[in-house]
Amino acid sequence: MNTIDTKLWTSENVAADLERAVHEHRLPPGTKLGEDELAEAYGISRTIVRAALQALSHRRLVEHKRNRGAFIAQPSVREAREVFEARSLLEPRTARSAATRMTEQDLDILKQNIADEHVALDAGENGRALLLSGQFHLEVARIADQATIEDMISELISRSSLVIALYWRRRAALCETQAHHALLDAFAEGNGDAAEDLMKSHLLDLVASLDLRSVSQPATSLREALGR
Amino acid sequence: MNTIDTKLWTSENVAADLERAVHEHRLPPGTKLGEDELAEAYGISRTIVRAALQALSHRRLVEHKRNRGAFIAQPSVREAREVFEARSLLEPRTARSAATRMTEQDLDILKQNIADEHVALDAGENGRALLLSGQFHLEVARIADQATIEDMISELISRSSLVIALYWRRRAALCETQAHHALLDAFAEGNGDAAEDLMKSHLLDLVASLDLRSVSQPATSLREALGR
DNA sequence: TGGCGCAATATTGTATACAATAATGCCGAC
DNA sequence: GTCGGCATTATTGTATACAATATTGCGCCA
Repeated sequence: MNTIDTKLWTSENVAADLERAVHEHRLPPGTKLGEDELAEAYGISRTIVRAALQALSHRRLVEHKRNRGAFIAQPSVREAREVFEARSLLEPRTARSAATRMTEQDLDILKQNIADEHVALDAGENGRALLLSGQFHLEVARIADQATIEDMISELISRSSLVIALYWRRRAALCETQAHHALLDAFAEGNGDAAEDLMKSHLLDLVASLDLRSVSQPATSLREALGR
Repeated sequence: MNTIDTKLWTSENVAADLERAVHEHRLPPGTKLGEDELAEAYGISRTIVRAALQALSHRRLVEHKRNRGAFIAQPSVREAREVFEARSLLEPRTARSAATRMTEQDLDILKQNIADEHVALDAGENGRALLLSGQFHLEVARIADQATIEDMISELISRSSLVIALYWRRRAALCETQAHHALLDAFAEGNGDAAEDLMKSHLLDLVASLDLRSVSQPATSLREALGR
């Protein structure tokens, strides 16, 4: 962190900062999040750090191991499937709803998002591209104007970042913006049916681009890889 | 609490204990949850209490007001609708899935739940009946074997308890067990289509039994009822 | 008498001290 | 030389002390 930090680091800020780092794949799954280390980095006490870690733990981005500390979560293959199963229940219908509520301003935001993602991809900033890709989905949820569902999708998108970090199979890089562009067209037409279908397909494509053969577990570290 | 408490009150235990109290309508929306008060009641320090309150806050069962303390949440009419909208996206499909995975043992559990709810209703234990009713839905989610979705439904059920506490309109008491019984039949037949439809109708009935005319806000306490 | 402001009080927010636990390294015994 | 146990160290878990803030009550003044 900066030595001169004018920002006030509340637990929410710290949690958001860490979550962003997860989104951008700067904090890979399994990373140890030492309390003292973070406290010093942000210039706050462990109390705030612990609150932030608890918040992330509730969002399943962080796993707590008793007396061992907090770690960036490593979703299992099982959990990876579940996250996308949940998204497939929520997001298509949400996209349909968004299509009927879409304003010109909303469309501009989504267009800008896609453009930004293109720029990031061209610049090789994959982390940023991934963040923007998630933000597209989140923006759709926001437009649907269902805060409760939006919160759920928000958490699922974050967890998806971890899943992608663990199970993304190389190749097929820019299919993302294609799918988002198709969705944008449906939104522009106010075509709810199309938006729902496109979102459903998009999510299926995402899962298909993952390597979820349970053999190649992450097994980053240690004893639990051996089951003891 | 008991003066002699052999139980170890971790923050999770405390949170679960409070959540149960919310379910059973022993803690009505708006109730102030003083940290010192809870700490003394459970015989622990404020540290644990705060962790528990944070957990409940993340589940939207508790609202934190800066420098004012924690209160049992009072979902707005808007939020009430959103909660049931979310449930209607998740639970019908989950019920379908549960129908195809249902075992004899699962059926027994659900039967027992309905029976227990009947007993509670006959005994006039409305809080317990409500708790059991929620558990029925949660059990269905468990049977569907999608832990991620189950967690979401669990939170939504808890929040529904608050909604019911605030907006339940008297009359129509025991329609609950009827709907659950119909679902049970569908489960017994392994009829996913019927289960999905029944769950959808059941949730619509639940919303219909609420008084969600935005005028009659709860406005339990004070200044924010007047917007300042 | 009513309103304003200050002081007292209570409660939450934060930091820190201490306890408990697990990991690590050392040393001795076989 | 290797294994087992003990001591050391590091890290998290919990309690508590202190600071910050909001509320409440009192008293002064118009």
